[in-house]
Amino acid sequence: MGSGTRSRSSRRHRSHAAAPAADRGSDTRARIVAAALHEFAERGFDGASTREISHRAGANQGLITYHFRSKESLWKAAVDAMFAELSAEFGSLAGELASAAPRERLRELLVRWVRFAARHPEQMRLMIQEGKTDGPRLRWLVSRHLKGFYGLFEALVAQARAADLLVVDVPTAHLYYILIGAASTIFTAAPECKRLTGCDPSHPAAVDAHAEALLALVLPPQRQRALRRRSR
Amino acid sequence: MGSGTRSRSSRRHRSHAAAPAADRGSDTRARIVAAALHEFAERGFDGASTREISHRAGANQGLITYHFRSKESLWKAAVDAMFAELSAEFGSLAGELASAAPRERLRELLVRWVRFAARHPEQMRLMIQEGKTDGPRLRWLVSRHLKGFYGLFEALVAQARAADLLVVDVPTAHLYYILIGAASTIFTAAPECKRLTGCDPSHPAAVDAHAEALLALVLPPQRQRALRRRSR
DNA sequence: GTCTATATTATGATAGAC
DNA sequence: GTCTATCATAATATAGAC
Repeated sequence: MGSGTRSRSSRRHRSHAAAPAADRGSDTRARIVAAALHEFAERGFDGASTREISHRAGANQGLITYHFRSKESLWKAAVDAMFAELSAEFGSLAGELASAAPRERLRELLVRWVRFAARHPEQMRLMIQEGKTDGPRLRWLVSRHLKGFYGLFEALVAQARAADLLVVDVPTAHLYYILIGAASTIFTAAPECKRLTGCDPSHPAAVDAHAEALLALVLPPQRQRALRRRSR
Repeated sequence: MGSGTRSRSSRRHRSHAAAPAADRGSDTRARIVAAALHEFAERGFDGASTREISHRAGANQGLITYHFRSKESLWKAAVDAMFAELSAEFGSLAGELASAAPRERLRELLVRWVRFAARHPEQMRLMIQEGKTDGPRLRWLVSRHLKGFYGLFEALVAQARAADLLVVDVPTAHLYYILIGAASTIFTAAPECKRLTGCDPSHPAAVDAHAEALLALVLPPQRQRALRRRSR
């Protein structure tokens, strides 16, 4: 999918092997990236301020210009880090589920996707944030990360269709946004959900309930597949 | 649901009956509100600037302080206007669909909801934007508008459940965010969708396709309802 | 109601000491 | 690598002329 986080030339003067407390620099850098991801996700690119990001990271504001040249570079580093997390989670999954039956594989994949959205609400927040407005950032995001991700989804859908697991005649693009939206909106809008319904989506029981609900809607009960198909 | 747009004491000195070109003021005001809604939706509260809003409205920046005291008041006026549009669309619908059968009513409601989301992507954009972060704006939004809206949804779900139209055991809150997300994410992220999949969600054919897709997932085919139920 | 200043603060980015 | 200034600009909000 994407690639690691490499928005700097990286690997500068590494002189003394096994320094006292490792390199503090890359740690600070990582904290800034993490803070940036959350800020950009919550407030959007324009709304987020580098000052707030540095405060949130417990770092000095000057460091943000040292590690990244500009606000935009920091944003790119944050997005790269985000997709690194994503592929760390799902990259290995393909192998793990290779032996499972198509239906169980799809089921497991959906459950894991819901759990990931619950654990990383900021990721879908940032995605929605940038998907709203066309511009250079969106172009970068799509060509660098999303195209590949969507390609994986397409392959998965083809597989599921071959196994007759999905309702037919739903174009892939629509299915993509239906699933993305259905799976993650409750976590994206978690504070609203809590205030509005009293349900805290970050609670483990709620996460499982959401996964179950999604499965009930998207995967028809196993025994009725044949029936369903015949009666068309 | 909500109430009109009344963030000012309103109705000041209306002296001359049928003025030359009606009152230009309230027209400017409305244009500012509309521009604000779009800007807040796309960039978030912090990201949106009153300058850009006034430019977008073709109005002077000073007028924004004249008609609304502050950025926050403008935001509230924009949200009020948004819910006014929403209830103008769905307020009358309850009456129109009173005679229809429960299943057709639910179907029609979902289709209309998708069409509305397609026509007003900015509304769900703003909603998601504010639902991400807890704070005074979210509190205001929930208590003034969302509580009532969610109450209507709860009543609708109760109706649908009574008519055995929904998959059981899906808690209302989860169903709410699944439907909201599934129906509107493709329109919220329309620019992304277009770049990523080539499909333009604002195209009428795509809107109908999306509605169909959602219905296929959420409303099981009519003939199988009894079967579905019996085999549990 | 509309407009042109302008006061004041917050922002992204830079320079340079340590 | 980290920090403290500081600059230039963009932001919200105000004052007052028309």
